[in-house]
Amino acid sequence: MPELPEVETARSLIADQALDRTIAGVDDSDTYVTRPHTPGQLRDALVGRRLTAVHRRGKSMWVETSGVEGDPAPGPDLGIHLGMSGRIVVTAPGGKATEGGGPWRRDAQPRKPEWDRFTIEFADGGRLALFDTRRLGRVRLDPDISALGPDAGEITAEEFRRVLGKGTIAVKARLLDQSKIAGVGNLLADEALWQARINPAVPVNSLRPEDVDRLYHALQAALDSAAANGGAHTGEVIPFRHAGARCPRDGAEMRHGIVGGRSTWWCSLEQA
DNA sequence: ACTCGTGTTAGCTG
DNA sequence: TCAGCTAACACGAG
Repeated sequence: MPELPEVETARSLIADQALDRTIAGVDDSDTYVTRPHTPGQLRDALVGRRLTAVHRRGKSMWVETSGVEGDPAPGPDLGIHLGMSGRIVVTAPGGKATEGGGPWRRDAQPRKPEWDRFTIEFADGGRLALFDTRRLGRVRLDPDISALGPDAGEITAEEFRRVLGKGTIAVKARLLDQSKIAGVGNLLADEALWQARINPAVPVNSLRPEDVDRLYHALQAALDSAAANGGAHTGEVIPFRHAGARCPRDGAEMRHGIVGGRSTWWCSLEQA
């Protein structure tokens, strides 16, 4: 579920609560989430270190680690991706848990312990966990982020124009391409295209310069709004992404289709 | 029982 | 090699 704004919430949670606490143990036994690492590999690399800084580009995070006693050289970076259903849960020494990155359905499900797919135990008794029902999140050492495009929240209008590029690919598919722009997910893409009144399926080479400009500003506004309101699911058109819904702007029927391989909703009138 | 999904990616095609 | 597409991954929710 997490898109850029939710991942930023998770990053900020780690920055505020998980840094400078000594790592005493690591549960990396879920080899699907930690692939291609083998069990114990992350534990051996992390125990005795502290998390020292946390970064994010798009939906990817990486955490720097300290040296160990006797070897001050920094340790490996710990890469974390929340996937479709991951959240970060940080527990204070006293046991109080705070979470970040999820679709805030509090109390929606019981917290099955096996949904903690990766856990760092701190020496102070607290912990950091990747909580992930669908298990599509990933944790790995020294992640390669070189394939990611510029962060969607930091890209300039000029870069955006260049990155949207040429070709016949649907504009929504291009928005979702993390190697071009990092951080836009399915909901943010639908929201930005709806705000900009652009049909998600039109080829990028059919967009006029003013369309691209409108899309850029709509995307920035959607990111700001999502950050301020708690996530991509708070977008204006998001509640109307279902059968029988009508566009909240003009009352026209909402259309549905698959664009860029993802479930897509658009206004039949203004995004025709 | 059965379909869907706020993400990523290996592998295929032209 | 590149642009673009599809299936697969895993599993809970509706």
